[in-house]
Amino acid sequence: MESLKRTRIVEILGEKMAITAGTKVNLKGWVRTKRGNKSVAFIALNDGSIIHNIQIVVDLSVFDEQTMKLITTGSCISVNGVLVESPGQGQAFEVQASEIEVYGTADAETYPLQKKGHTLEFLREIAHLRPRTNTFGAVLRIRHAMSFAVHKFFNDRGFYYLHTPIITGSDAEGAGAMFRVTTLDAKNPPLTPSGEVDFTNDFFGKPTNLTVSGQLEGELGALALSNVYTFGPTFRAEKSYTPRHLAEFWMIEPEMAFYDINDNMDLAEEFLKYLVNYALDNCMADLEFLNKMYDNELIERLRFVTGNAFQRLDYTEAIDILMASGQKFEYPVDWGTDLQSEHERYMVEKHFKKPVILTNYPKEIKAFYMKQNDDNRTVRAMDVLFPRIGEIIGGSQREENLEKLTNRINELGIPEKDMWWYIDTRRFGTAPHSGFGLGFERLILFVTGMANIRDVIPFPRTTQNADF
RNA sequence: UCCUCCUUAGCUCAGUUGGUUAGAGCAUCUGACUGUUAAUCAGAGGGUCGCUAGUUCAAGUCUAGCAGGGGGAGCCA
Repeated sequence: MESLKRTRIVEILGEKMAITAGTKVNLKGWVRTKRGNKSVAFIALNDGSIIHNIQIVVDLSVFDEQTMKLITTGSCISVNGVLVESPGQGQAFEVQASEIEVYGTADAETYPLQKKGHTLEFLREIAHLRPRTNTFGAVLRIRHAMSFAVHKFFNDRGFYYLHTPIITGSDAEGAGAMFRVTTLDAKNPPLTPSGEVDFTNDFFGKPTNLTVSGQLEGELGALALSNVYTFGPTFRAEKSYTPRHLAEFWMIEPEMAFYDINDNMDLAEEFLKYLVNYALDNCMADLEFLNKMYDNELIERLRFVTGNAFQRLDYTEAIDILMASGQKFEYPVDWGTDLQSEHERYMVEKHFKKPVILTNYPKEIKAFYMKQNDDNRTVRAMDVLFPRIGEIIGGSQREENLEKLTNRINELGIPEKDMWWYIDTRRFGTAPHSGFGLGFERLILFVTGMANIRDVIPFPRTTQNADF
């Protein structure tokens, strides 16, 4: 077979259309379908570079039957041929094959993917093959684009990417149940005289866990580099059975010195709009597919979010609106308790019909590090609530006052000795600062219109499921 | 952890008040067709009805338990 430099299908069918008709090309990819008759076969070939398949036209008088039999749905082939304008309907270009090499066959009896649609539930059972579907190709390309856009957004604004640890020795974040990290023998761990597990003999000499947040370390970075962000995996051992939770997920946490809560909200809103705009500008072919197949209002919703200001209001105002709404809620509305999902949904989807940023929550329902207001009962927290997915961002201005911070830590019974390094920042050159956390998969849910978070990460980790 | 729904062919589903040999579409295999677009047409093969126990003359269908999955709640991002 003649050796030619491989062309990716996106170079032919993408917006740039870098290759013109008449060019001899080599294409490599996976067969989606083959159809035809005795004299001609049509192969729909996809290489993952773009959602569209390219049509390979095979003149059967030139190719032997043996080779053609090997080319089935799921097989991998390399094709040399000439790019021509297609005489058929349905595609502008096609490739007239001159040589074909079969890299890998796919037994038609046992290959699980068909050209017909599958349920997302079935595809989760074959997560090793689902990237070969249109849906997961689209989701994974968008996921990549959003990941790149996160770094571009912060880099363009002078933020530094700070790598916070995955293994942590403090369990004071209070963000949820943690996964223990240990090298001790689970069947026969060393014990202290009182019968407890003796972690002094463990790898780190003390109990350690997978991180639930990089925020506390992010603050250390912000109080030196001014503006930093983390973007890494985080872990929650909570047994959550919902389409919005994973045990392992990716989180983006910017942390900014000299930002107050309003600067923080401005950044969060600008950030989300930037990401959605980036998808609209760079992923339209994939978005159109998802819009057509899963969510007819997807693109409209994305445009709406980028074109309208988020509604900002106090927790207390939200309570008033909910009380006056006349709506029947399963859970009563009551100042001092956290808003339930149904309350958040009402605010976002019914009352304001746009993204909402809620601020100044009661201090009892928020974390210890949030800046206390002068009213002595609320803190400068902010939650960004999105339609369909609820809380997409949670953040706050941080308490920079040493005395107020340590008082709160003691009130909540958090062991101060574990937090000495965090408290030290308030002792030495403290500064007003703020930050927030964006759940990356929740962003991808919103941008793709997918309904289940297990379908926007390649290999989801949930309770009782760590396959692949 | 709680509530609720689902589990029948490789996939997506039908299956009536419990009644004889469990069906369809797609996929697969065989054949037909000179340009197809989820190609079409003809034929064939393919089932421990999630598992276990029970009720009954008789269970895919009713009951209980278990397993797996979906949705909702809680926890949160």
